[in-house]
Amino acid sequence: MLNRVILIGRLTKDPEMRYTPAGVAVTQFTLAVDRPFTSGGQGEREADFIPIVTWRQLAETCANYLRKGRLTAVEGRIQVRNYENNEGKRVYVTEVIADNVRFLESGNRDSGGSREEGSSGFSGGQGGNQGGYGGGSQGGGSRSGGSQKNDNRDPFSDDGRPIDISEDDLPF
Amino acid sequence: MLNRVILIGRLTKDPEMRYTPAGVAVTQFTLAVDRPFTSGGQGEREADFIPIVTWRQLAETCANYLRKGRLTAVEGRIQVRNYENNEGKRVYVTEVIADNVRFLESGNRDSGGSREEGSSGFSGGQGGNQGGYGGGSQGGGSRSGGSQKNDNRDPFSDDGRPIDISEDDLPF
Amino acid sequence: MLNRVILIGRLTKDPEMRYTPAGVAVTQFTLAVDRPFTSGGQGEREADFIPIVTWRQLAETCANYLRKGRLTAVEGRIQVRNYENNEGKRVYVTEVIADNVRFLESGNRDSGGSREEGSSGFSGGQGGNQGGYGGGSQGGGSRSGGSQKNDNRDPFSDDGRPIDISEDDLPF
Amino acid sequence: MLNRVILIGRLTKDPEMRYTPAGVAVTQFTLAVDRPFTSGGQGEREADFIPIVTWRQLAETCANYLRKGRLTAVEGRIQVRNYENNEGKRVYVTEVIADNVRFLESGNRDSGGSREEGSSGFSGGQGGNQGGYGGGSQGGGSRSGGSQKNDNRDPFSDDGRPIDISEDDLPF
DNA sequence: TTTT
DNA sequence: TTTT
Repeated sequence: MLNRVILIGRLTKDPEMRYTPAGVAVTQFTLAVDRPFTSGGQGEREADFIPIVTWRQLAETCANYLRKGRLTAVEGRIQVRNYENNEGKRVYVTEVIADNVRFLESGNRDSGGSREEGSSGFSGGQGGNQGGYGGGSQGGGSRSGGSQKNDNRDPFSDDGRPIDISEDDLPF
Repeated sequence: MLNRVILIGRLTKDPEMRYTPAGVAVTQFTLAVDRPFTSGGQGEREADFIPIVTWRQLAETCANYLRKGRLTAVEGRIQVRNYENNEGKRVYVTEVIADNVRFLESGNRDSGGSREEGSSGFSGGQGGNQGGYGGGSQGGGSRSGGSQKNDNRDPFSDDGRPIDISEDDLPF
Repeated sequence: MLNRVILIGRLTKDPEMRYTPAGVAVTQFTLAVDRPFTSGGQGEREADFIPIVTWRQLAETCANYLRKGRLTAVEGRIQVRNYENNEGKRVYVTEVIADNVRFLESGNRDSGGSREEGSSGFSGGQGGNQGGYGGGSQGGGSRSGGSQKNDNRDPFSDDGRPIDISEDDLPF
Repeated sequence: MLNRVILIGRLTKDPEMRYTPAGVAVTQFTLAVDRPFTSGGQGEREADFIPIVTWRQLAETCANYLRKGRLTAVEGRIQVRNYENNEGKRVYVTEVIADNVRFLESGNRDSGGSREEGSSGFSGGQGGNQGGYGGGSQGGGSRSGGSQKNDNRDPFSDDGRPIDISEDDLPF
């Protein structure tokens, strides 16, 4: 009926982009979101590590501009998939399917030489001291593809089986 | 950068639908949302009365299915318009531009004879024991029009001035 | 940094309440949330089944007033726990820790005789034709306990190990 | 029933803190939130200017650490106040009462010498490459005061009338 | 101007 | 009255 999630956190690693057999871009990353309280006796702050999935144009933008450690806002919905693993046991996977991603930090902090930034490919434009735009489906006509009928499978399941999406299944 | 509102409340009156000169449907209603606490000494609960605006297909669905008193969930963004009134003073208007509306109560409570239901026209389908659907842009390809470039004017300003929206301004 | 979830859906079963060894009430239920689109060829609508956890006073209210099938709004945060299962494999559990629950349907639909309503115990007050209140921490001083330092364990792990929460760990 | 707002934007000015006669801190600022689309012909991006109000401890933290231009996340609820102005006309004021504020940018960008930063006093700790914390009532026991019974008056109405809050009205 |  |  209604399913809305908003998160702000940092990428635990660089995002990973793949393509489905039908050529649809899908990017996955994990957001570390600090909990709003400290636990245990010595006040260490814990975090939740929440897997994010984006599709199509937004996936490509995320792959291009997001990097490990970047502060990022994500808007989307919770999705629970389940599949049978190789021992015949049903496994549940919970992910946030994002339809709006905001880059709260740009890539050009000081210099571009940071070895942690990896093969960035980031080249300003929406960086600098302005919060960058990662697309998003709130606005007008952009079909962001965050909530498509094919987003219920695991694009990262390297289990040998091909992903059986035909062109007909795709919403464009 | 990010602007997300989620409300659950009850309509204070039946919704009002109009059309812009260009033929775009726009519906307005007010949601009474009880505050999460009681105030004053005798524990009376107050409410906020929040104006909602919907556009296009969603506007028509809301006009058809929503009625005074109905419990309703709204998702959207806050918008602040301002205009100069007839005394030359700037007036600020804050509204929630909805892109997703959920009908949490159907029209067919017991009988259809309730005099408070007005000229309902509602006839089940999404009522009953299922929360109804009011459209919404979260899902796939529906361009809900909740966030269009023309939603910054007051479709209800009956001040004599014609609404100057040309066809070119409209996002479809 | 920021972690906010809002869901509207229906309970898949009656809620289950337990107490931790320290006497803290904790209630678990699953919300079926219809997806905003249809999938497959024949347009069947799928749902996500999202586990919800509530603590303390809110847990007791939920156990008392929620029942299978009821339309319910939940506000909270995503939490990802992980533990090692009996085969030494790390298992990840994702839940929504609710700090605000709204009962969008009361128990007294027509008669009280519905066999599906179970041993309800619900007796109006916040029911009827008003959306009921399930507590919630937005408002004033109520310490809802939805986000406590002990909410990172599985209160339903019936794995023989006692839950090792000492009174000192509890936030009250 | 449910009233939740999440915003990310930039302060249009330094925040302003006052105290009620009863000594309660209240801070006001305006967030400029870019719209998710461009309007007009030449693609200029507009913004909504949304007034934010915070109370008590959160008010003091905001006054200390927020400055004009800073990227900031705000969580809260929409509140609509109304009062009669000096011409006897009823005026409606819509604000977001924040109960959680996240500082997405610290004050120590490069040097501390920026004249626009004002008399900051902010000196890292939660700045740098970590998103800072502005309190927030999501977590455990902190009574943030964002949603108190006295938040329905305008702490900034310099209209000569004293604010009539007695100590008894205050929630602490 | 307000809903239940 | 507005931020970047």
